[in-house]
Amino acid sequence: MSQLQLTLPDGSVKQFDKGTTGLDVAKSISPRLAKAALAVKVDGRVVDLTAPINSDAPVEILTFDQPEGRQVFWHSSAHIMAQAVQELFPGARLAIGPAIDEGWYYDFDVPEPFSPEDLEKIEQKMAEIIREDAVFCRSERPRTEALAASRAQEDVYKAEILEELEDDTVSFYKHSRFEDLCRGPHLPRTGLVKAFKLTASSGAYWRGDENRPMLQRIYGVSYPKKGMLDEYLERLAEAKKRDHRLLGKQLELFTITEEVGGGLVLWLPNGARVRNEIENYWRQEHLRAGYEIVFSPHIANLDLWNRSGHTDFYKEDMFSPFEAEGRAFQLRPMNCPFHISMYKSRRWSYRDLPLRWAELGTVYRFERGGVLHGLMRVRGFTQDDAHHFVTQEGMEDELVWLLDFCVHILKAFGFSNYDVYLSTRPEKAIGDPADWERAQDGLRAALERAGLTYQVDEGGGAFYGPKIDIKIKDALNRSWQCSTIQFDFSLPERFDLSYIAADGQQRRPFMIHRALLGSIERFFGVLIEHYAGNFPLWLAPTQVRVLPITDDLNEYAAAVVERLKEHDIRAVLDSRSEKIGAKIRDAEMLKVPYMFVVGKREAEADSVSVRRHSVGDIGVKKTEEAVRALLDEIATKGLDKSETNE
RNA sequence: GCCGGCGUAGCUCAGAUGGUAGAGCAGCUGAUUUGUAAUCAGCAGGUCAUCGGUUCGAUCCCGGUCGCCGGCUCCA
Repeated sequence: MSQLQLTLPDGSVKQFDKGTTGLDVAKSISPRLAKAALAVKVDGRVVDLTAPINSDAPVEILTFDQPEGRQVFWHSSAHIMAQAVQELFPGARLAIGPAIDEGWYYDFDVPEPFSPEDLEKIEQKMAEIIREDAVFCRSERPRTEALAASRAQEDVYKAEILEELEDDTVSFYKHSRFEDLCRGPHLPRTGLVKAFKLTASSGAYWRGDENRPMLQRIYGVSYPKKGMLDEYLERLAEAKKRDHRLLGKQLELFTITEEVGGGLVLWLPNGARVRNEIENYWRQEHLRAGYEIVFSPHIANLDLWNRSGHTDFYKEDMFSPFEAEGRAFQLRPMNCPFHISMYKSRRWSYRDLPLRWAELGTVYRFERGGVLHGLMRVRGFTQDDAHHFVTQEGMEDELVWLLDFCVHILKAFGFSNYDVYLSTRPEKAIGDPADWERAQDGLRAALERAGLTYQVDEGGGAFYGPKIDIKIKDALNRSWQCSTIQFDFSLPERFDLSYIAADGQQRRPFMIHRALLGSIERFFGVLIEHYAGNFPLWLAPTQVRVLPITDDLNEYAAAVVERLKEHDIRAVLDSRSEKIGAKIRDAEMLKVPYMFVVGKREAEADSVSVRRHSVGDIGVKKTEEAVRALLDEIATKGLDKSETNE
């Protein structure tokens, strides 16, 4: 029998017989690995553990620790669920059932939506199938044969998938009494699924198209160990506790009322204080960095939006125009046409560029009722927008500079982990494809010079140009898209912008749109969830609560509050006739960072007893010293000195 | 917008086979003067989302509408 040379991830090369399998390889390494093995990656392709390997290749045994291993695990779990559904609901037609980031779903065509009781029954049935420890078997047959069979069974969704596949041969996977069209790979046996839970069910359109039939989707998660499921459920519970809508109510940060309208945010005083801090910092840093801050109105002539192309390319996201004195007006969905109009208010020389104009611009976008979500998805929001007008030669340097500035701002808010994406030309786009290519190359070069690793999102660009998106990771490692840097060669063209170059010729500037925090509303929502409502001192709505032990200390406590206020520290006096325990409890529940407890002893020594939120009593300090410590923490934003870059 | 679930006091939630409702917290008043996560008492607070139907009678059953929640979709 001929031999194979397989390269393991650690670089070592091992000899195997031709036709060996991933499982054999795993066994040869260690029994533990053989037990944990879910699939194997051969030469970059993920295949079944039982698939024969016939040529020399790098191989990697996949377990639940690798993303690809998890995907296989969850996909097999989806098959198990599909079997359970088909056995409990005969006649249920299968659509698709992929693995997703955390778990899987499967879409079914059934006459009635699934009820919570149905899900319980399905879970029980799945447990039976898992106990069978059935083996997953792959088989192949000609596509035409499979298509004829699905048509005969009126298996319309599988038939549609088969029609679109290009291969002559298609694969099926069978376990227990269930078989499904599937590319695979799959787990060796159903018994590997040790813990699972069906987490949700909902309607979902076939192929995400609202003109096609609505199917019923069931979501689930599964794990090779019971403890991992518990951890996952705990993480869900933690996310629920951090929900910005809940904390927004508890901490009286913001409200959204039926009376005012869905997706329109009312910033209550506490939330408004945080917003002010965010905006003050933002303004300060922008001015320091060479931006000018501008203002523009919330509506404009409809003609402006015709010229910018928004009425063609952005219509479904805009509120309908309205009329006054026979002219049509449009509520603004973006700020760019205003900044462009400002640019045209005079002539510019190449010496003036780059121009950096920023605005906290409130825009209004029409979002369908069903998609509104707290602060994360709203109809009116304020972008921390800016437009850079740049010479073509200066473009790349400007992008590199901007990426650096962006990272600096995000860091100040406690975000230093992010994923970077380069989004390219979408189907619906304006402009010459050659310009797109050039712009995409420029962005790519800037990313590389800035030393950022990035992924490419094909077709994810804006209609007017390619873009770089930075998605920050929060404390629960969830991703949020906030920053976006978008290239635009279309608007300068449409509005006939120019500058005078060194040779005296008129040239067309390039334009960059950018938002760093994205929308202040959404960013605030992300901050709330990231910090679980425990804002760092510099952002906290109330920074200190001064708590007198008895009423006769109110006067001293009020004087302490005054001293704090003199230093612009947001301090509040709790002068209620309550026991100190009650005052502390209330301050703790409001997540106020510091409590200054003052009694007779403190009053006599011009001092305060400092208590830190969720930490406890940290001792008595001279008032002067306590104030200085607060000011220091505010100035450094609670970050290490090395991180503040000040 | 579509599918499903939900809508009772400011908040969190009970409630009855259909006979028009309760608790805790918050609020107000009073007493209490307290040393690091809840002092006590009293008062007040509701067209039971809304409109219609069934019924002697609807907050409860049925239907429409609005809103919220979970998805689909889209994105900042």
